[in-house]
Order: sequence, then structure tokens, then C-alpha cells
Amino acid sequence: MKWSKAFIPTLKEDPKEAETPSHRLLLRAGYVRQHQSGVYIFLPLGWRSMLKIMSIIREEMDAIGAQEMLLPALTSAKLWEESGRWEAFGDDMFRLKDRKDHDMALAPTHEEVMTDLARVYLRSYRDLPQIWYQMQTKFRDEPRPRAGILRVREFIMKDSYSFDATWEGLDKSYDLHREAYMKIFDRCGLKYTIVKASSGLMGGSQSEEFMVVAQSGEDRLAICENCGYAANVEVAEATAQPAPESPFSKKEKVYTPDVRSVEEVSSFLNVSPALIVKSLLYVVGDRWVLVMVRGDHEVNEAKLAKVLGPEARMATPDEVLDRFGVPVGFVGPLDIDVDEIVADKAIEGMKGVVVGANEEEHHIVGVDIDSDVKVNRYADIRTVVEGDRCPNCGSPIKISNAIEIGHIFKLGTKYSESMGAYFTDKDGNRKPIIMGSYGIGVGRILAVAAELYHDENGMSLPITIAPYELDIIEIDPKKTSELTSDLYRKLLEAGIDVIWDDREATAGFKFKDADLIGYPLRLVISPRKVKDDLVELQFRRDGSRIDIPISSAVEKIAEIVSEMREKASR
RNA sequence: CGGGGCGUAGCGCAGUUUGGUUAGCGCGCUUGGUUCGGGACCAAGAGGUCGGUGGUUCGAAUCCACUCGCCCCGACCA
Repeated sequence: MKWSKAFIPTLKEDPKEAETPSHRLLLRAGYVRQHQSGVYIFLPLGWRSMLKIMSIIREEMDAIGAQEMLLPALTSAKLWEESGRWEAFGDDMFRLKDRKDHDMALAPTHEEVMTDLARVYLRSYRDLPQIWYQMQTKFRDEPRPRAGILRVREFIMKDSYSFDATWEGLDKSYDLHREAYMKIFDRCGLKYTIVKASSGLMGGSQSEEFMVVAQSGEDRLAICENCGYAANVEVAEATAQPAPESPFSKKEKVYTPDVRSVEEVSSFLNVSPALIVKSLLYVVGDRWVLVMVRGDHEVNEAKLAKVLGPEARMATPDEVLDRFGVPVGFVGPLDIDVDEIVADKAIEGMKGVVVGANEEEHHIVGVDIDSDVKVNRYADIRTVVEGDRCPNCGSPIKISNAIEIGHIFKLGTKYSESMGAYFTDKDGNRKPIIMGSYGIGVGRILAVAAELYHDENGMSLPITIAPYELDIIEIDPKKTSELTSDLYRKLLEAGIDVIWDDREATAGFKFKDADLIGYPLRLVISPRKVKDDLVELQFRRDGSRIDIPISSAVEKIAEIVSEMREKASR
């Protein structure tokens, strides 16, 4: 490609709306343009990168025997009603009606459509296993799109679905995907962590996320640097650090005027927040449950949902006042009329703690959990915090922000049973197909690469996903045009993805653009070096440069390029 | 959904508090010339329903009301 003919609208100044590095750089470098909140245009450079990422994904998916197809994005409400997700998706689903007033949805994911296909065609164990996939646009009406293409309302996802006759088969399909995903992300040059995850709306038994640690990430990971334990904080388990010794040896009620939050109680009584136990009221159907966690901990709603059921919700302050006659800040576990008391494991056996007195303006200090509180169940219901002890090796846990780029689920029979996808096994028994589903956010790979690989001058994308592999810059085009034109042609013939910056501009201007866009390699042709039969090859990532004799330039560059593609290292 | 901020030329901004000629600046764009190893210089140009609607006023980018859009934080989320 000759740059003078290309549509590459780079910006000299930072767009004001962009704060995260990937957002700012992708806009500035002319990869993307915003169309509306959470909806982006991929400009030629961005789309080239996307296509390269998709090729890598396609190769690795095909390598595990997966078959590509294309499902509709415009789907009928009927399917979603069958699975129960017409309700479950709520406002996250883009809904519309056709001219006959039928409900439709722009698909946020494709389990239903795939299951619908499977139930028609996969009738016998002889038809199984199958892995089907597509790369297609998904629509999710996010409450708050953010950070450029990191969290958007319309995005391209590679989603695949496995159909097996047995649970062992599902394990195998899952492991195939796990391996394929590792290869895909390796080839895209990303550093990632595989973590245990919550399966959320997807349902199913087991799931893992592929995460890239990045400041701008919205997910939080608990990571043990000693043994490698890693989990999303939604599901991470860890042992809390012990609370300090309590100064309260005797149980007594104390007057705590206008003191209700943990911080307030902590400073009023001059006691560590870890010695205060929060009492929270939840409503589960028509039952009232008191949930207890240490003052320095937070309830994890996902974990709590596993204990109390998905319909559990926190009572509103008004409901609490209405039923117990006390403001939420003073609720406590002693002599309270609830159906059940669920306490976090970390408070089991604590002595001398502070709790609400169920009386306005009062707390009770010196409470002994084991003997004073009728705890019905202890469970892990809190969110892990930095410094907790790793469940495997006991080392301190670190918490990092991360971006999810892939997620693999063992769905089991959730969709096959609700939607009636059954097959007949060897013995003539009718059984539900056992499914898995597996997703990769294609645009997120690009965003994450920009997050990971940039400096003050711009991006330095891995060569496997950069829009072009090599940029040719002439210092003085008039003196070297013949040579450049010849090298350009030969490099293209050698299978290298080259852009030739033939614009009428100063070399410095071209260098700045090249840095911003992040072409991994730059071939600089200057009269000074050409005089000695040399050209210069520069590496974007580390700024290093080497001189190459013109006569062997094409072979040498081809060699370097193929090595870089192999390693995806810079 | 709660809180905060913003909307003036393709991009980045000033002007709005205290209403007053023809709405400015930088970058970019066009033409000509000089430059040419890190976003060159000079000269001459083009480019605006000041987000929208309604109101107040002799007069509105500026004041008032409504409204649309965008960003950030939080809640939520595969």
C-alpha cells in the first residue's frame, strides 16, 4: 500500500473524550472512530488488525475441528422465551418489533440459536461431538459503555459451541478450546492469565476467563504470585488475615450517638474495623436472612447468591426500619427475629466484636460470636481483599485490574433441557446434549494489545496483529525513489505486509505517524546510507536499528519478519 | 439509575461569570515558494445554523426553560 493513497486519519492531538490508553491511541492513530456511545467504526487500519486477529482465531479453531458458520444477529423472541433469557437479559438486550408486531432481539449471544440448530440436526450419538463457531456482531445495551472499544454495545465476538454425548466428551471439547485459546492469545502476542470465573447469566458448572492484567480493566483478579493461584474476585477464595486482639472482654451495650457506618464506629470506639461485624438484612422470597461479615470485608453478591439462591436481595433501609424498628446502621445479630443467620467464615470463633444493638444510637461491644450469636450457617460470602492468604499455599494474595478477552464455559444441559435438544444414545435412551460455550472478544484483543504495548509516542503492536508489518520511510525521496520502488515491490513479493510512506512530508513527520500507529518495523532509506549500499531497519518496540546491505535487504528482512511472526514477541 | 463534567470550524480550545459591531486562536485543509534523520518556515486563502427547540430582550454563543448527545466516577454487567 502506498500511504498517499491510503485512508489513515491520524490526529495530532489527543481526543478529549479518551482517557484510557487504548481508547486514546486507537482514535489518534486512525484505527477507529466513534459513531455513538459504545458504537465504533473500524477504519482501514483498525479493520486490518481485526482481520488479522480473526485469521489467527480461525486457524486455531479450525485446527481443533471446529466448523465456522454464520448465524443471524436478528433473532426471534420465541427462542429466548424458551430458555428463559427473554426475561433474564432485561434491559441489556436490544429489542425490536417487526412489521407484524412480532418481538425480536438483536442477539447478545447465541446459545439459543445454536441449540435450536442442534436440536433439529443432532439426533443420534453418531452425530456427536460437534463444535460450531462463528465470528459475528453481538449487541448488548450496556448500562455504561466505556474506555473506547473495551466495553461497547456492538462488538464482534468469536463464539463457539460444543455438543457432546457424554460429560467426558464435554471435558475434551472444553480442553480443546482451552488449548486453542492459549495458542490464539500467544500468537496475538498477549500476556494473559487464566482464572476461575463465575458463569453468571450463562449458567453451567465451570468456567474460566482469559484475562490480561491492565490498569484500565474492569474486572479484578486475585492472584498468588507464589503458586500461581488466580481467580476473579467474584469467585476467589482466600483466608482472611486474622483480626487484631479485641480490647473488649465483657459484653456491654454502649451509647454510640450518630455513629452507624463501620468507619464511624471504628473511630468512635477506637477499635479496628476488623473487630466490627456488619449485619445486613436480605430478603429471600418471604424469608428474612441476616448476613454477617467483618467490618473490613464486603459481601460478595455472587457468592451469596449461591448460598441464598438467586432471588436474594438486600432489604431496603425502609423495609428494615418498618420490620425491626431500627435504622440499618444499628442492626445486630442478638435477639433478632429472622428466619436464618448466615455468617462469613472469617467471623467464625471471633471474640470481643462490636455489633449493632438493634436499638437506635447503640452498639454492643465484647460479643462472642460462637456463644452469643445463633449462626445457622457459615459460608464464604465475602470478597477477597489484598493481603488475604492464598487458599493453596498461604502466600499473600494480590488484587489486580484486568480485562477479559476470552471466557470458556461448561454449560452442561441447561440449554438442551430447557429447549429440548435431545439425542438417542447407543442403548436407545433419549438424553440431553451436553454443551459448552466459548467466547473471544475480537476487538478487545486489539484494545488490550494497545493497552499492553504503548509508550509516550504511540503503540507498538505485535507484528501478528499490526495493520502493516513494515513501513518504508525515505529521508529524501527525490534521490532514492528508484531504489525504494524496487525494494517495495520485492518486499511485497516476499509476502511482507508493507506500507510505503510516499507522502510529501518531512521525515520527522513520517516518523511520528509511524510511532503512533505502531508499525513493528520501519525501513529507512537515506541517501547517506545508500551511498554505502546500506538501508536501515528500525524496531518500534525497543527503538533498536540495524544497517543492512541493499543487496541482501529483502532476504534479511523476510527472515526477521518470519522470526517475529513466529514469536509474536515484538 | 445516582453524582460530576462537557457540547463554539475536521481536531484541540478561548470567549459565557458581567448580553452589545463582522465569533477568535493553534493544528489541520487549499495555492505558491523555500525546506527535508523526529510533527519545518513564509505568504495568500477557504471553512461556523456557537448541539436543538422555545422564551426573555432593541439586541443572545452569553440569561431562563425544556430537550438531545458525549465523557468520567459509582451502581449494574457474559
